[in-house]
Amino acid sequence: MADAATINAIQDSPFARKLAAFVKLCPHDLGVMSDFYRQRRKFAVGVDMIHQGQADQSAYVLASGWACSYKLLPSGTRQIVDFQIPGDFLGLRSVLFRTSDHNVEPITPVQASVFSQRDLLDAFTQTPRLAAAVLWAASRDEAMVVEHLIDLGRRSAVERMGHLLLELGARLRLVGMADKDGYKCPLSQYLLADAMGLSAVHVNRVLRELREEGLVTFQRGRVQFDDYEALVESTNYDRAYLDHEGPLLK
Amino acid sequence: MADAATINAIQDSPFARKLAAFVKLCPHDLGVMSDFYRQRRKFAVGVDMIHQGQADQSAYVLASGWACSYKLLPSGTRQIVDFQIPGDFLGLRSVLFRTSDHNVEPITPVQASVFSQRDLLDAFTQTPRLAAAVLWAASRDEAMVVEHLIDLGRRSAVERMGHLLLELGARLRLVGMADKDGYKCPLSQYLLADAMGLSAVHVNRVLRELREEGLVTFQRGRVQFDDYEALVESTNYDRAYLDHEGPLLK
DNA sequence: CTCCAAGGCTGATCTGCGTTAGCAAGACGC
DNA sequence: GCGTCTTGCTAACGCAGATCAGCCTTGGAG
Repeated sequence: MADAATINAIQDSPFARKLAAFVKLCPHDLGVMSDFYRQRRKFAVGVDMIHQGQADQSAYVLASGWACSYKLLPSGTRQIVDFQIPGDFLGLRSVLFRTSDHNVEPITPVQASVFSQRDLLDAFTQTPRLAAAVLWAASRDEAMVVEHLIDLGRRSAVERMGHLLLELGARLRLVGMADKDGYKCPLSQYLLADAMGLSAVHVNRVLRELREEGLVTFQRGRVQFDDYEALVESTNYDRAYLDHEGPLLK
Repeated sequence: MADAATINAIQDSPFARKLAAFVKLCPHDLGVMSDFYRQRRKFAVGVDMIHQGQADQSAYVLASGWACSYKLLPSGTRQIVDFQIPGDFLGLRSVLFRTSDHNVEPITPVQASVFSQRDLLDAFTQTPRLAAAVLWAASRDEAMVVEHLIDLGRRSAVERMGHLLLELGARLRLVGMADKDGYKCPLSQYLLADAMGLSAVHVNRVLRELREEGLVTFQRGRVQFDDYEALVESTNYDRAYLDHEGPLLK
């Protein structure tokens, strides 16, 4: 079990901040969580942390930096499933299956804590509250994937783009990396294209359109909401699924 | 706890068959599962079982019939996220959040067993093996959603269609409702369109194309694989993510 | 200070799929 | 036995977004 100073440090971490938005965490829970902070590793940009089709992969909690999970297609193109920011799990699904079904790649230099299937199940038996929190986090991830699926299936390029930028804003705010005005964002137009199922060329046109309409400006690594309400309006953004008010389990 | 006859009946149910493909279930596990078979309800075609945006929804295990989960968009169109067949969960995510983020609608007359958040967490404390099985089932569902997302983002209409028909085949086989040749399928071309992010007109064109190339025939409520291998080949179907060989936990 | 690779940006042309419109064939109520 | 609803099917036309091709800016390496 960890000492008081460690517990304080953990409490301020993106991971704990995120889980605390769902389940109120007591010192005991935080102590168990400290195990998830032991083995920290660094990863360089563009070198896969998790490989599609390989067995016995580890999972991680992202401590700093951005990453993305994606699948490669035989045609050589790829589809980015989701972006990960500090506090997010990487490859949670790949520890449950024999082999991972996707890749994870750092977008910026990344620091992450490793954990195994064992660690996870041990933690669950020690504190069911933490189990609930993790299950909730996994469900939130799935809800985001579903929303992303709706984007690709039924929304126009402009709606998709607005949606992605708004969603990232909401997620970053939860871990203290954004305010209502905007946030720093290391995503290139190529990455955006692979995430939205568009070509990079079209991403560029869509960003210009959003800028010229005075809704958002994404330039020089920063997303700036010029008219937040109008953006929410014109992209039909449903704020309900991420903007939850206070923890469910007190 | 249930008697021997009940346990036998449960063992043959689609739900138990599916979970057994992942975790070997002992009589004790099956006994705990019997709670999930108590309150069985019937639902008529087209009447929502779970409503988007409503709080305190129940979840279900589908006992017989087909259903689909979907989201409605302001424009009036909808996107089907996934189809559900016997043995599948309905609305598992909606019991974890305050409000459901999607709808579930029966496609055929449906029988399903209700359970609450309580029931689920109680079962978990009684048998961790069952918890592992449920977590796996949820992860498999998420893996299917991810695969579906790839379809919409980066695959052509023909590939998507082939993919969907193959995936449904693999899932139905697991619960004994299909063989290698094909299966009965109650989906209309409108439902297929809403699932694949296409128009019904284009679904028709794609089905014709697949038929004329001698790959699959979908007519009069039956999917018939005319050349399974060629279909797998030409749609780049990755069979790894569903065709698992034997339980992981013995 | 120069070179060069990455990323941003734009115009011209092509195409897969949507949209609209309509016919035909069961299935069902009355 | 007659309308009406649903589902399957087809053709003509239009558009969102892909593809191709190329130029401009930036920033880091040497």
